[in-house]
Amino acid sequence: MKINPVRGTHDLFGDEINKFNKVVAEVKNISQQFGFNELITPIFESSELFKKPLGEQSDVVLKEMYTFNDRNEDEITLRPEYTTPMIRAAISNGLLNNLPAKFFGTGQMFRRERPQKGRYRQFNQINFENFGSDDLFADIEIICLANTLLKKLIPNSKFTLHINTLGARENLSDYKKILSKFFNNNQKFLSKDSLDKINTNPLRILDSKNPEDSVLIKKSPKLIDLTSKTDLNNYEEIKKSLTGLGINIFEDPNLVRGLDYYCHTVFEFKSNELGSQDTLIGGGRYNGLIQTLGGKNLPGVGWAGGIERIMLLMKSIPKKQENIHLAILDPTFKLHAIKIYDFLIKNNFSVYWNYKYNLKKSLSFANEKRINYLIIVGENEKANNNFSLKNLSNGKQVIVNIDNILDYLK
RNA sequence: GCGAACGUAGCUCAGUUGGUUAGAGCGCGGCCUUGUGGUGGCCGAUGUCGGGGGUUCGAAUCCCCUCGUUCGCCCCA
Repeated sequence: MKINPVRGTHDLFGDEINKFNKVVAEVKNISQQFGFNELITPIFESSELFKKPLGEQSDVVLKEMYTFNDRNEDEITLRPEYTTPMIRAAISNGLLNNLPAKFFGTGQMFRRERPQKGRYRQFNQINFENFGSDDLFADIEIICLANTLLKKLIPNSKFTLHINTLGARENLSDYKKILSKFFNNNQKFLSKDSLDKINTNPLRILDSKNPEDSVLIKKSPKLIDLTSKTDLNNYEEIKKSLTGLGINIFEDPNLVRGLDYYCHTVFEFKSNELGSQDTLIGGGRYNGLIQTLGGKNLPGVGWAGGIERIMLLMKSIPKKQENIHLAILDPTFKLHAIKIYDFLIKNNFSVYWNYKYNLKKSLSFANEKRINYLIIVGENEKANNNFSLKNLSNGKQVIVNIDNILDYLK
């Protein structure tokens, strides 16, 4: 019986796990620098946590969630995103009393989509969320954090910050109505896919890649005309600050996000080295969401990053090698060998033996793995209660014992 | 969910218009060499040709179904 991994899921090992661990380590580093605290939430939640905030008509809710009934008929969903669970956890545990409340987390998300490069059914996200502040500094800070992280992890890749403002939540709902009306009056100029979105999610027509739609999109009412002067000034200030930080920005008035809760600043870090799934990090402001989930009326801003997508752009990371290799020449010398093995481990060296009683093989092995030292345990060594230590880079060999071996190892 | 390409050894891939026992390189194991190095030489094992069904005297090769991967759409991280 051979059982394969479920479609869209992967096992992590070798170079991939090294990359994965590096991402997580760097995330923890940077979170410390920017003053964010770790918050880990369960893999599954009540389905209702996701349905309304993400949008009843969004694709994620409509066809991508892994939802099932528990034995007592509670409806459970494997989390498809991390922002709403984090808010839920912050509310559940009274973490919103000291503001701003800055949290981050990494973990698996689940969406039932067609797998593709950079798109998997179980995938890992990094999330940074800042609850409770309307200050533009929060927007700038969290985008700067994202940029810093990407620069650290993929210094040789080019990525661009796409940015837009959706304006205040009230303007946005007005704008959706105006857009629906406009598209309804011009149905014959729209592609089939876009027609389906007129009433459910007209914003998404704006970022359609279909050339059929491009003429009409150009003529469509502009969100910017509904946005207040204050909001536009704020947006300008954010862009100016980011440019001042040396971040490459691309202003994209058609950038909208797929989840319903966004307003004001929205952004995506994109790479052109990834193909179709090219967004490394996406996020924005979500004023009103915390209240929707039963908390106080607090603003918030945050982003999510795809760990697998970042890993696709990372160079391979060499495994840290053991620095000492054993060569045990006969099974009867094992008891003698284990003494030095144990001693070296206790002194923080890493020691390896490949279970082969053959000096030549041990040398070849150590060479191939670029191990610095070889300890030979043979008949003479056992008889005299010592060991032969060979420095593989210069070929010099000395007789040592447990009392003085540390003098010869650097 | 839609469209297309692909799937042969642990890895990268050959495999002619269907024809005996399915190949190469790398890697792996053994020996040359029973206590000293990266080479070198000789031998060896690789396998449900993704899976199932069909056509045929005969299928890795043709047809159908299915699973998976990749690319595009869609969606998004």
